[in-house]
Amino acid sequence: MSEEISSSTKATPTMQATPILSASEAKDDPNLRKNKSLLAICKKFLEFYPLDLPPGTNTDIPLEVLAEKLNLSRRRLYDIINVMESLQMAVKVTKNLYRWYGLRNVKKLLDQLKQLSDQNRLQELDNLDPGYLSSDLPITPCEAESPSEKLLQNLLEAKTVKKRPCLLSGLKESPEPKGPLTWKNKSLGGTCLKFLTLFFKKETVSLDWAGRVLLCGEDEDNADNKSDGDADTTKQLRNKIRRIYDVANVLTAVGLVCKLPPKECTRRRLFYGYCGPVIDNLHSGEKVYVPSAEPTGAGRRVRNTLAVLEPKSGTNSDCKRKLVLFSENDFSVSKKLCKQDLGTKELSAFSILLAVAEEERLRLERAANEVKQEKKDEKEIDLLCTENQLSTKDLEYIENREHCELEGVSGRSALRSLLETNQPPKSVFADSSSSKSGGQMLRKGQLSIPFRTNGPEIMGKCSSL
DNA sequence: ACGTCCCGCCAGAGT
DNA sequence: ACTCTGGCGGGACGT
Repeated sequence: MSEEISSSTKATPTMQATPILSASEAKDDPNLRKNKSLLAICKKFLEFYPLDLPPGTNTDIPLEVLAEKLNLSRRRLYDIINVMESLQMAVKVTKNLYRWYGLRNVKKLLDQLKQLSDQNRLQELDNLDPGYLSSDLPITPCEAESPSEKLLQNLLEAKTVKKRPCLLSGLKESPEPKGPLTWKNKSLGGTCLKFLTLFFKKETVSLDWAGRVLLCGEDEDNADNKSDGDADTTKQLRNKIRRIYDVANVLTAVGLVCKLPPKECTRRRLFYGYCGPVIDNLHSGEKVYVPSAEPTGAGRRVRNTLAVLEPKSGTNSDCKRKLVLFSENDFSVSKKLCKQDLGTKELSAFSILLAVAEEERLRLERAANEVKQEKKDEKEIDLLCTENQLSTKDLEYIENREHCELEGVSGRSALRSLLETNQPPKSVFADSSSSKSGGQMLRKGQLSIPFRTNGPEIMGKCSSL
């Protein structure tokens, strides 16, 4: 059975001639590259396995069935599952079977990672048995919440499944440091965790920089300065970045990171920001990126919103995110600043970035309000013109003169001031090229609103000045 | 041209 | 011998 499915899913879906599709059809067309991206298939995966699985509930993930459901090759599922597994969102139960936990363990995992990062102990992980962490960091990926959890533990202990040392896992006595998920090795899971730890150092991470760091060890400070070196190093870097793309796409689907607005980042480099759960020890004022509900365009670029933690009250976990009104469109920060300061030391650079962004936001907000007010005025004045059959030229004339007013008119400030001046209109019309004498150009019966003057009130209509 | 990342080869581990 | 797993890099795609 499993062989049948396995072989069928193993076979790559053939490239059929793609018929011409409408936009809506194209959206679901499985042959379209963008619909085959890890991000897209990961989202489909999450339709079957929700992130917020209630505690105590477990869901099994039979790989071959899922591959069939999603119309995927198993190979792609492994990419996703490996990342999920490193995040302790899923655990392997047996061949072709994983158990789904959703996000329930992720915050703890990140807290641990953050803790280690704060203690500068991440480097140590390269040289340690992964089981090392279990004693002082008691988190487990699958805390025995139910008998089935215990069963799972037992299964693991009994080695009925291939035992996989799990980073930060707390899976007791992982006896096989050579296992596939050590910190040091090149697994997608290890890459995933390492990538995430970079967000403890910088708020925004370019894949290029991440690749260099992951390739050169944990030497973040010097990663930027490292030259590309020989062709071999370049090749390695390219491959590392490829893997980080894989990881980043899964993390994006899961909602832990998100792509940043592309236009402000250096050159064509893609930057990611952290947008996962608030991590303990994250100080108030630190920022996380919160992706807006819907990605734009083809899904390759995500509109983002910048969120700032409100001042801490009580425990760290009391920190709440407060959305600030940033969107991709008004997120305008100088490239220079971005280049120079973005993510240098701790948070200082980002604080600068935030300040600049905030300033820009306020400026745009003011501009938007002005435009809004102007539009409102325009509307009122248009209405006024319609009601009184005033031409644009009439209005210009009136606005530019202090000597007349329009009674009962509100809206444009110039007109309001005119209302207060109580000046004779004849001086207005005296300048009119089409007017021979003050007020005479007002045609009889044309004015439906009274022009009050110092002199006698003239009833008429101001037109075609 | 170059960033992005899909695809599947193939090797190692497990059965 | 066969399957499962997943590192890896060629090269297609998108901008």
